[in-house]
Amino acid sequence: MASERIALTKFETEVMSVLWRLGEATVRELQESIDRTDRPAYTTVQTIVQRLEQKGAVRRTRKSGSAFFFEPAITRKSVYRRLVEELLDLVGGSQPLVAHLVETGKLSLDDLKAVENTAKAAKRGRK
Amino acid sequence: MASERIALTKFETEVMSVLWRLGEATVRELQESIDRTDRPAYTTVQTIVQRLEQKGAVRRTRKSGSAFFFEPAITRKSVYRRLVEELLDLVGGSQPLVAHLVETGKLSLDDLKAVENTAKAAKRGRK
DNA sequence: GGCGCGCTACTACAGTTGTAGTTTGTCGCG
DNA sequence: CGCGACAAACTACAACTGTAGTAGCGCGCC
Repeated sequence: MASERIALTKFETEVMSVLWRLGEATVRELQESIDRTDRPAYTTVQTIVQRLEQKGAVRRTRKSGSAFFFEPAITRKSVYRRLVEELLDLVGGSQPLVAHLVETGKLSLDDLKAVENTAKAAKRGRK
Repeated sequence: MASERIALTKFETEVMSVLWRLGEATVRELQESIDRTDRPAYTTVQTIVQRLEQKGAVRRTRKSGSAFFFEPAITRKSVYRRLVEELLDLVGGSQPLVAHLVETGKLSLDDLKAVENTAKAAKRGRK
């Protein structure tokens, strides 16, 4: 299966995010797509991509000119799941987490309703 | 105010969790309360507490015998908020996050209902 | 009052992470 | 076919993290 237990650092995760968005990209494309005020140097991104490759999180696809293209080798979902699980362990479950979101105003009651309806619809769809 | 922008590592956060639970504790108490198979050595916890103190996340209260007692100097909430925000940035908002929870079965529709009702009640309470 | 135990304070150290420079190689253009 | 530009590969390095040992002091018991 694709998604092993690979631990990613913050920055590695950021790069993966970009790559998931682009689907396939060269190091330069990745570097240019990083949305930050202090954009890291080209070689910095290159290093990260290399580490990601070693970890098995990305793989080379084809070569265009002298540059390699990379694509994700693990799914976005598997990484999210890991992060979410960590957070859930800390806050003590998903109900407290959602409660926290509502309390801090990150999630409105309307949002809640929306998710609920979507979920219900999906459920019906599956049946 | 109490809760500055303090970055905590994973292990530091774990220790803080215990301290929030206990309210006030010595290093030994913290070490003994860490719930793990490979419990870290006493001095390891000590180091972490020292770093937490330097960062201003905990403070010494009183001394009993030769041991110091520590208490949190930042709120659980402020730390959670930070973590949650990071995750939200990544997954792209709280609605997707909750959707993910529902999808992966971490949160049932009933849970959703429960949170909703609690939130509504709180809202009425505040009015 | 002396001694031992426990605690603090200091030191250590390897692995990880973010950050980037330098060297070497090669593709494509003229 | 040679050169210039850009990419890959290698090297570097300081800060941060997890992990713990050691030295030395002081409290409390006998």
